Amino acid sequence: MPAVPALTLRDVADAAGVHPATASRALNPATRGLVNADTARRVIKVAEHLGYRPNPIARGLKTSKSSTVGLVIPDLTNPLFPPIVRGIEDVLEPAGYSGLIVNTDNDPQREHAQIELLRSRQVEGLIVATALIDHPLLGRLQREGVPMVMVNRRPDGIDVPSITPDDAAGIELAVAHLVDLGHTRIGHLAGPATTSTGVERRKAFLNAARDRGLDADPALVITCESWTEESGAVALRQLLASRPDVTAVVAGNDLIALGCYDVFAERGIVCPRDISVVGFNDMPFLDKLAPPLTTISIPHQQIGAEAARMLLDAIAEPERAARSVRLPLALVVRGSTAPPLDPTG
Amino acid sequence: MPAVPALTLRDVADAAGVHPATASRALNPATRGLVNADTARRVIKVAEHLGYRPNPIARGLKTSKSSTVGLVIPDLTNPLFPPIVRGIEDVLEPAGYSGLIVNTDNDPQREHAQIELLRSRQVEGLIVATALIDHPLLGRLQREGVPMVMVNRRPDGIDVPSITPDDAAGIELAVAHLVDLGHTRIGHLAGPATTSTGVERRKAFLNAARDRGLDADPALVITCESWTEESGAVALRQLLASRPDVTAVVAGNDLIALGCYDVFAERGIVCPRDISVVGFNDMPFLDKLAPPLTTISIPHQQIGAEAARMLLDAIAEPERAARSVRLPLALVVRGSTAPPLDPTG
DNA sequence: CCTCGCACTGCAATCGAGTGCAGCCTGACT
DNA sequence: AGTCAGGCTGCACTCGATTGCAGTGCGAGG
Repeated sequence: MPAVPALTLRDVADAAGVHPATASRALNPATRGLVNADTARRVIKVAEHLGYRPNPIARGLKTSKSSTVGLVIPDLTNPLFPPIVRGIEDVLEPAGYSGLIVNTDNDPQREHAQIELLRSRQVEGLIVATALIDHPLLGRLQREGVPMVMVNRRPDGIDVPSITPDDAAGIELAVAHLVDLGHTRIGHLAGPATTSTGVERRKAFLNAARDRGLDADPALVITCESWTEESGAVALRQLLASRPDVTAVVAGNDLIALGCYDVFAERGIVCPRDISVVGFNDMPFLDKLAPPLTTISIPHQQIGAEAARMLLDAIAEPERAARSVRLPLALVVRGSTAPPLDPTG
Repeated sequence: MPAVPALTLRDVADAAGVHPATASRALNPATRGLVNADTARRVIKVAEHLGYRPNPIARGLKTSKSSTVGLVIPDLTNPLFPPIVRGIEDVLEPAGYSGLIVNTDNDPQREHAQIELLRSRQVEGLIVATALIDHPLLGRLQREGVPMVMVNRRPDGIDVPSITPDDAAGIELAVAHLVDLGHTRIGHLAGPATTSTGVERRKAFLNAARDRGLDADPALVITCESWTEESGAVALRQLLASRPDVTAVVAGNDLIALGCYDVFAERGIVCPRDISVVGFNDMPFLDKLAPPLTTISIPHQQIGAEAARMLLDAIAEPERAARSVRLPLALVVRGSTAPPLDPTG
């Protein structure tokens, strides 16, 4: 979209009475030392005055840097992601980078295509938020030396930096809360087994239940098809079918918990009187639900920001060892949890 | 992120035994006619076989086309935008375009900087979703011939294509619904006067109220500082202070309606028994609220898709006249509206 | 007074693809 | 046989910024 004269380095150089090469050096902090301080100052002043903005395309061609990173997420429409993306953009921008977002819909085919697309756009690195466990593609990229960091999931097998919430601690918090309330028959609606968060939380639930000597009936944990309300609803129906005596459920995430609300409505179950529910993620507006959902809160924006910072580091120093961080979580008690009707459990 | 050999046009040309220029022409459908059909086929085959992907940076440098468009939105975190963005991306992608998202936080300063940034990244067009009315910048861009389309707002003064929900019809729907229920003292919590949607909906409310002979006390319409829950809450408190007898309120959008919920909670007002509320936008999960919010539903994703299509058109044929579309809305009746306690109004 | 070194600046090539123009070759027509 | 047209192909330059290398000029030291 030219239309505007489209200022080039040459224009600045002419205006400052120097050669474009000199102007380039003067404008670039890294090479500024090579040019006379007065000249540099003059060039910079002229550049500012003219409102010169280097053309990143041209620069990218020569340096093969695009100042762009790829953001691979399942679906922007999932309320989990916007805050993360926002966190990412907020640190990318001051660093002169931009993020290219692609949605994979959790479809490996599509994901592959999208990542290819990003690569062909010369992104310098990838922030990957898809949660699929089996990931030959990522392994390959990793081996090819593509800088990347994962958010929200811990890849196994490959040594990639990741930023994840401390799932185990979160589930622990949820279970502890329910136990404190007096529950002993607690169900778990786990996320899909194809996602790392799904299996990690499931495992954490099992551990927590064992540690506290809760009812360990395998029928108490149901695995959902996907991270959606619908799946949550069918999972809860299934749970209720085999164990109508559950008094509380730990949902794999908030969406699944929302599915429970639907089942409550259709069966006249009163939450939290009849059954308590705790979610995971603390997506927006949960406090406006009926009842307000007790959940585990995740510092989404912070996760995004941290991920972006790590990616920039990795781009700057590709050699540095992968470092992974787990962010602490917090239990947010709202209205969907209460002591069980029958305190004997 | 090379790491991979990074195939160039030259490699393909060498492998096919032709000059890079010929390879370029063979690969480009538009110029393919200039080269012998057999040669073209051969080049194409070699390119595929090698897995050649043209470098968009280099191409962009020469053609000054980046295959990129800018998406200017206030805040991705606002649930209104993700579906729109998704709709946009879904049409951009098959067309070989990508979207660069920037958040302005409704700050003109920041918006200016962000748009400059987009321009320096050579975006070919802009989809602007910020709702500020006063917009010298957009006018200038328009004059400079930057293709753009606005979503969710009708710019006044400048002749830019736009995709907007039919605000007036939506408000009309809301008011009609409340009147049918028997309300006569209906308040309006308008969006900020600096936004076109704010003033349009306000005007529409006034018209609808007049047409139906409702109480036209100016105290019944309050203008919010911003499109947020907090502002909605303060506006409602203000409304209640001067007109404690209102039985229903039309909120400028869902967030403002949510702010009303907070005031209800703090004052023990029961919705919809004491006061009915209708929102605007139908953001996700409204059906899970207590009570589920009656609102006006907008085809977000469709808006995004339509906007992207129009922008692509505008890029392809800059001369074509600006065309604007208003998308129809629907009233979604849920639990936050009911007949007034005192049916005499 | 000459030479050497250093600080600075300019030249020209480069990144990868696109494109106007010139030139080649072949086939057809006179 | 000679000429011309037209179809293909290749050359070389361009886009805008970066960068290795070759100067230039100045001051200092011999």
